[in-house]
Amino acid sequence: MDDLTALLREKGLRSTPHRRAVLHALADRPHSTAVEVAEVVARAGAAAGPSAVSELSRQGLYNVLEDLRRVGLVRSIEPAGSATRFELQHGDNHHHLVCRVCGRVRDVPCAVGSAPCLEPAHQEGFEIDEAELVFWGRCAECAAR
Amino acid sequence: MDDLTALLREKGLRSTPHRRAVLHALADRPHSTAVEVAEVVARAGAAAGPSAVSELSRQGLYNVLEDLRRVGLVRSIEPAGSATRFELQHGDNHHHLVCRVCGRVRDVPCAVGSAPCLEPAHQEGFEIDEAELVFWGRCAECAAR
DNA sequence: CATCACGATTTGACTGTGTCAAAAGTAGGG
DNA sequence: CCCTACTTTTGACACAGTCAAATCGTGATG
Repeated sequence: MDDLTALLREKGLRSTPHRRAVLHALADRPHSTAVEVAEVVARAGAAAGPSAVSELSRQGLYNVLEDLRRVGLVRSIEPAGSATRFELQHGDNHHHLVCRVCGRVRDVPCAVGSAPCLEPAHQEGFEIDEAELVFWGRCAECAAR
Repeated sequence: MDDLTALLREKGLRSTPHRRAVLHALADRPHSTAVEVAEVVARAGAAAGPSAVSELSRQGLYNVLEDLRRVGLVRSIEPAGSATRFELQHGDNHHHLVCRVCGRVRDVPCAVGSAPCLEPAHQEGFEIDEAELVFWGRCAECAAR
């Protein structure tokens, strides 16, 4: 029983090849869209030989991603103009930089402590439980051109 | 030549019934989706009599919204899980509260000055030009239930 | 006031992204 | 080893938005 199997069982999920493959894919390529996760999984499967996971259905992929998100192993973000992107959920509270040109997403640590932007904690009865912060601009490569 | 006509011409856009109707609709109902804008425009047209703007094509609606956005009269936001929402662009720098239950969006003034969250101005060459902040939680009505 | 060029709008097909429901397959406790 | 509940597949479908080409209308000009 390897690490990922233990992790999944801890969270009350069965350890299946697809779930392990998706976790591997997200470790390898954070901020992937569902389609990109499928591609990474397919490539990894092909590289590992014909007996490995080579493809998973679209519905299966969304099921896996939703299951992993629900138990807190995966986090999803939806930058404007992009499909939903997924990343492994570590304990940290970080935000995202999105390049307007190439669309790439980078993590940026939360500068002001652990829950920085949660200041307006109660706005006229509104109960805030999360502050989502996205920085827009140009990445170094795209700015150079 | 009324106010809206003057406003549109200032921005280099022709003044058309559809564009004026969309601006009216967004003044009346901020944070509307494209479908909701179409509904408000249709209702306003019906109320004003058969000679008024009663409907505009889907493509026409998206064209109008994009044109208005491009010249800075309209701003769009895309909360996760929702279609794109539109609001009139005033000079202020405000953020949004989104209710997880009913999906309604409310404005919240930027608490920390004029460009508060733009702190990590240069992250390893990344040029930030905008910080987008969304607060998630429950609105007063949904929290009461 | 009439004309007309270019910007605005409609039309209809199409794409990407994600969801629903039901059938089939498989992990893992007993 | 077997059974049951959890996973996955299959195929149809829905929604939000886009593309391209034809038509229409605003408003500048004569």
